[in-house]
Amino acid sequence: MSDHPPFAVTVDVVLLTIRAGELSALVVRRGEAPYRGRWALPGGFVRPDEDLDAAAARELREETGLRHGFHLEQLRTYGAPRRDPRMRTVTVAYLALAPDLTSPVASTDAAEAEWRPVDALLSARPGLAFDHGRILGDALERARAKLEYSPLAAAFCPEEFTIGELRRVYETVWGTAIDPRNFHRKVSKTPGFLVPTGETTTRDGGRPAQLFRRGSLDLLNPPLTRG
Amino acid sequence: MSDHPPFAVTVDVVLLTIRAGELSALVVRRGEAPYRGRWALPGGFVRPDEDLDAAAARELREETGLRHGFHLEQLRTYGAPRRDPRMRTVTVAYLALAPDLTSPVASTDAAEAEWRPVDALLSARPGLAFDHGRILGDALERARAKLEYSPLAAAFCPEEFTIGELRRVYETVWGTAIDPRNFHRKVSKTPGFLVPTGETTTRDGGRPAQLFRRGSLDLLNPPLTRG
DNA sequence: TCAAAAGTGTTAATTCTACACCCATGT
DNA sequence: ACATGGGTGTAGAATTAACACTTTTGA
Repeated sequence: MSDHPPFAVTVDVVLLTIRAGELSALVVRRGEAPYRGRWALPGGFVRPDEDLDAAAARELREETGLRHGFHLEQLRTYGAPRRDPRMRTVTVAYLALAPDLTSPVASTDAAEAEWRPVDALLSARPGLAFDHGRILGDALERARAKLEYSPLAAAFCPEEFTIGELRRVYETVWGTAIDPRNFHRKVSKTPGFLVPTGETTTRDGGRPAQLFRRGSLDLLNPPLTRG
Repeated sequence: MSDHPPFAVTVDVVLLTIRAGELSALVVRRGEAPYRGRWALPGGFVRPDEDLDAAAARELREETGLRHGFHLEQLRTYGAPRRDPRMRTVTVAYLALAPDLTSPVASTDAAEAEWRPVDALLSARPGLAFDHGRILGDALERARAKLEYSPLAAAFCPEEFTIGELRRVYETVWGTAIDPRNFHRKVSKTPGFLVPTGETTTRDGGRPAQLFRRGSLDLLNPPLTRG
């Protein structure tokens, strides 16, 4: 009880978005051993004076330039003794959801980061570096589960979005079809979920659709420090 | 990205049970500074060659003698820079649920461990040592939420239990009254939840009640390593 | 015989689900 | 005009909630 062996502590971020109708994750190509050339989750060491949530937000910012408009939550911590062959490392994994970032892909980090469909990443052989395949699988499971009971899906949408766009998020993440009429009724009747902007758009074709913003009383960017 | 400052990594366990009609947690009295004399969650350092789940199970065993019949899951990881004034420590918190352990309270550990009602622990001033008050609060929230959509409540019951006893678990954890008739129908019609033993008991008074065991296809002791 | 808890039946309110139908735009 | 997606109405199914009522024990 008196020895405290040193560990390296890292954060890894599973950043999910929807691109071209596919649920995709941001991955980086590893340039050095181990797992050289394989895809890995973006992440890095927690700094000496940095909280875990702050470290995850920093990694996300370094890879994408994102400073706000995303959802970030702690997922789970992984610490199997030999998960990193170089040293004893414990990683705190985070789940992040963001809209399709076609504009601000400006990565300040040197590593080449790319979007890949989650399905492809999970089924590819060889898989992701380290235990990142399992982390990605857990993140996918969490994301799917949370859509059911939280207004989280709107985190995948741009600032202003239509109900049809929001529905396509659910359909993409779950891989199922949803009745557009019932979905419309359900979300538009949930108080505080959607805030109408008063504007309309025809970008999805057909009759003009109302534009909404995420409700302010939701779970997006929940207090990172809950006092 | 090339420095990896050393961290101490610990596990802390929130072990909940129901004693005398109150939701209670196992806490230990701290014998040394910091927070000398205050209640803390049982926990300790992760060993150099030990997985996180294994460390949590070991701590639980050392404090209670429990080897099986409990539920154990990772809760969340806490790593604020100055959460332990002695050194930079990251703790992986676990949530454990167990039946009332009147018999096997045999602690192999030296620290004096006691059961305390969760309400009292959360409202007492001064509160728990370190950030353990917040951890306990998060654990309570998780436990309440999981009762809603998982068969977890049975983890608080002894090996054989009646439906009324199971109902009292929900009523204690949530602090609400539940209609006994509807509750009976609901749980007895959920396939795989309860396994009838064929025995009955009158220990709760009134008409004899059927005894059940936890269904085997449930979430208790889920695979600690999910392959 | 009475209190207490187990267990069943019934009904009304509510919530899902499927689908008919109309609306307002671009082409 | 017509295809396309947006949006409303409605009827039946399924689920929930409230509560009357019977059963089987201990005291």
